[in-house]
This record gives sequence, C-alpha cells and structure tokens, in this order.
Amino acid sequence: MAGKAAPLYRKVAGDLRAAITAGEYGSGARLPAEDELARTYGVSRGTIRQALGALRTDGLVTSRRGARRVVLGGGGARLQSFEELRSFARWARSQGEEPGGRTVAVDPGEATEEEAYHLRLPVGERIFRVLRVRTLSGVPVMVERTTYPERVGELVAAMDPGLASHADELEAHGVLFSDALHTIDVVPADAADAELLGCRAGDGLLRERRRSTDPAGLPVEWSQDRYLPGTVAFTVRNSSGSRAMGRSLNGS
Amino acid sequence: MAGKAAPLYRKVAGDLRAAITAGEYGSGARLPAEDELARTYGVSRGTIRQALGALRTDGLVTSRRGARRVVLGGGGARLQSFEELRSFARWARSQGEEPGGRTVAVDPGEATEEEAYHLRLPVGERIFRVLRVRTLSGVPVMVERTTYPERVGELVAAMDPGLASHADELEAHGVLFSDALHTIDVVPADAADAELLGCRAGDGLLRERRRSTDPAGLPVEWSQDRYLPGTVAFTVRNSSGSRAMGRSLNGS
DNA sequence: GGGGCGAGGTTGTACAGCCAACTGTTGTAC
DNA sequence: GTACAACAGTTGGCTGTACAACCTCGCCCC
Repeated sequence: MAGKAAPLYRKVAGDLRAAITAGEYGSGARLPAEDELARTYGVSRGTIRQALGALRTDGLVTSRRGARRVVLGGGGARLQSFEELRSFARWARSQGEEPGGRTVAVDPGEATEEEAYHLRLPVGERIFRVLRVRTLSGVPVMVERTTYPERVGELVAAMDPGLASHADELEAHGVLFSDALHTIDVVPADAADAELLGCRAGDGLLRERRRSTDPAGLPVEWSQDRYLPGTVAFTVRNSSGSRAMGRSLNGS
Repeated sequence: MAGKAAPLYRKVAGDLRAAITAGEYGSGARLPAEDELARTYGVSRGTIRQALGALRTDGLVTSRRGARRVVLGGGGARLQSFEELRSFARWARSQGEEPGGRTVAVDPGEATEEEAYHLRLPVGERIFRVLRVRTLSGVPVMVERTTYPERVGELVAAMDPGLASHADELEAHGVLFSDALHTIDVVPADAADAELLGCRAGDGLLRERRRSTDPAGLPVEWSQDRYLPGTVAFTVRNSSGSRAMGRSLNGS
C-alpha cells in the first residue's frame, strides 16, 4: 500500500510547488539559492537543480544565470498533469464536474492511409474506430472519434458503452500512455456533429487531434475531438529554449 | 560575428536532432547508448544526458529506464522554437510565406482590472493598446489586440505602422521575451473582427490569448489573437511527467 | 542625485563516479 | 516447446567538485 517510493527530486519539487501555490512565495518573489535549498533539504545541489528544472518546465519559476529564481504568478490557469489531460473523465472530475458519455459506435475496420500513417501501421491493417459523445453534468460538449490499433481496440470494444472512463480501464489492462502530439484548430460542424452536439451544421467547433504513444514509442491511439464553442479552452506553457509548441499552416 | 559560443550539450543536441530529422534513425529506431554517445562525442555522460533531455522535452525521443531510447517519428508536425512561435512575422517567413500587416490603432490608456491582473500592474496604470491586422501573402488571417505596459508600449507606439515585425524591433531595444502562457479556444467574430478579416460576424474564430514575460518574470505583453478558421493550427507536444499543458472550463 | 566600478552571490556547464531499477536476451531445466 | 532463471546492457537517480558567466547591490566619486 505504500506505493512506489518517489525519487528525492520529486519530493523536493512537490514541496516547493506546494509552497508556491500556497502563497509562501508571492508572485515575483525570489526563491532561496540552490545551495541554501540543498542545505535545508539535506540533498546535493544536483538534486535541487533537477527539482527546480521540473518547476521551470511547469512554468512556475523563471531562471537565468546570475540571478535568483523568480516565482511566476500562476495567472489562474491551472496546468494539468499528463494523466489529467489525457482522460476527459479524470479531467472533469478534477474540475468538480460530473463526466459522462456514451459510446455511439465501435467499428472494426482496415486502416486508411491517414490512419496507417498516424498509427505507424501498414495500410489495411485491422484497426477499431470508436465514436463517443462526452458530457459534463449531462450536457453534451464533445464528440470524440478515435482510431485504435487492434490490440487496444479489442479492449475498448469489450467495454460497457456507458463507461465514463476508458482511460482507467485501459490502464488496468496494462496499456500505458506516455507521449502525445496535439494539433488544435477550428473546424465547421458536419451533420453528424450537429446531431450529436445539438448545434447547427457549419458552426465552428474547437478541434483537437492527437496521437498518443506508449513508453516504448508505439502509437496507441489517433483521436479527433470536437468541442462546442465556449465549453473548454486549452492552456499551454512555453518558454525560450524549449520547442514544445508550434503553429502550422492549415494546408487541408 | 562569431556569435555566442554554444554550450557543448546544445551542440550535441543539435547534432542528434539533425541526424534524426535527416532520417538517419527511422521512426521507432533505437538510439545508441549514452555511454557510446559519450565516447563518440568525447564528452561525459552527464552532458549527453542533458542533450538527450532536451530532445525528450522536444518530443523527439522517448526514454525509459532499462531500455534504449526510441525515436518518435515526428509525425510531420514541425514544432517551432519559442522565438518563431512568438513572432508572427518570423514564423511566417520560416514557413515560406510572406508576412504583412498594418497597425490599425495605437491608444494609450489606463489599465482595466483584467489588464492590470495579467500585466501585474495596479489598476489605472498607464498602458498601451495596439490593434493590428496580420496578413499572409496579402490576405488577412488574424486580428491581434495587445496590451503593453508603458515602457514597452512607448517603443511600439514609435514604430512604423506598416512594420512587419514588432518582435525584431523590440528585441533591438532590449525587450526580451522568455516565457508565455497561452490559452486557446473558439470565439465568435464580433463586428470589428468581421470588418477587418472579411468574414461574417458570429463566425467562429480560433482565439489565442497569451501573457508573455521577460527573463526576470515581468510581464511584457497581454495579447489576444483571432485567426480565421482554416488558416493556422497550433501544435503541442506533451509527455507524462511534464505539466506544460492543460484544458480548462470556459467560465466566461 | 546620478553614474561607474568592483566584490560577492548565484546559476549554468561540465566532469567523474557509484548504485539501483529495469529491459531484453540467452540459455537452462523440465 | 515452454516456462523460468540468470545475466549483461541501459537508463534513472544522487553525490561531489570545479570553474565560467552573469547579476545585484553597495560603495565611491563626481
């Protein structure tokens, strides 16, 4: 029951994160020096730097050579862990909303060129296509069209159509997600979207496409989510030196 | 003209990045072990790990304990550096498009509560509001509404209204950008948007709001960009363990 | 009051080494 | 043949050290 022992640097990072969000360091305040943190936590400076590196990529603090680190006021927008972001159900619960949904269709099929490309499979390979409607407190907010490779799709196909969270179930069967590439844009609702979401065809929907891979780098899903306008927004943190975000021309 | 000497780990990272995008390691291929890379580059393992860490946060490779690193096929979506993402003009040029734009209005004013919040200023502080239309090859694709704190706004106000890139000019005056928090959603075009972009009022536009800060953590802009549907998409890379992205309820 | 200068403080980069945790493979036993 | 065990290979985590680059702040001078 003890769970895995967290590495030292994670404990330190969690501690500092808590201290910051609890307001012990106001927005713009300077953090203690690395050497001092190392002494107070009784660890080496390298470990402290690992912890601070995590806070930096989280966007909680700045850092530049020669000056103490500065706390960046969170700005209200909470960033979520990968797990919360990946699972609609977990995310909704973390926001105090009641997630729901129903599986409209689960169809086995053969990979089109596009699907094969994103799932790194040969064209024609067996895949599963799943169409779901997601709700918050009973109100439909999103249509999700996902393509799974066979081994994952079989698990999804066997699930209860009313199940709120596929993510939990997949995890229980040993399907792990570790990386995702998201593309976010706007697309007009088609007839099916309009029917399922209760909007008019042609209305602009917020679209998120993503390809997720497991820790070994194998694609586990290729998904396209369409949100009603005004329901959700995506937040992204970004800093110089990292290349985690981009903007692309919309060719199609 | 030699520019700054890049740190060792950046050279190594650049080298590996080039090798990967050049296809020397196909999608799914395994990278050489850290020790081997260290020998071939003649540096310590720590330096190699720093380089690989950069590639990992860029989403080019996976990594897990016990197994060699695996190349994640880029999937076609190119991620841009912070600088390219920040500047519309630089981004456009990097995509082979001709950026343009005109400054519609530059108005000094006093910070509203919202502006004061995002720029970390007292309400009523002097700020500048700038409205611009951005074009690609002469076609309007985006409306940009930015609020600057006084010291930055003064520089912008003095610029040529037809200048393609404010970013270059600001940089020349010592205004540096280092972090940004983006919020992406869909919003209906208002009358002004419709007029400037040549669409109908009520059409769904892709909206990106961002607050950017300098290396010391001081806000330097609070901006709201609205893109015509179908012109651009945003891409984000995301992996377990990092908290760089989120999804939020749209309260307003 | 303002500007220049220098000393000390702080983070960035790089090296070396050690052990633990985990993976993939090989080979053995049944 | 198949399941299991041992092993070598590999990355994660942590410590310690040294120096370089850079920032801040106080001091001095004007």
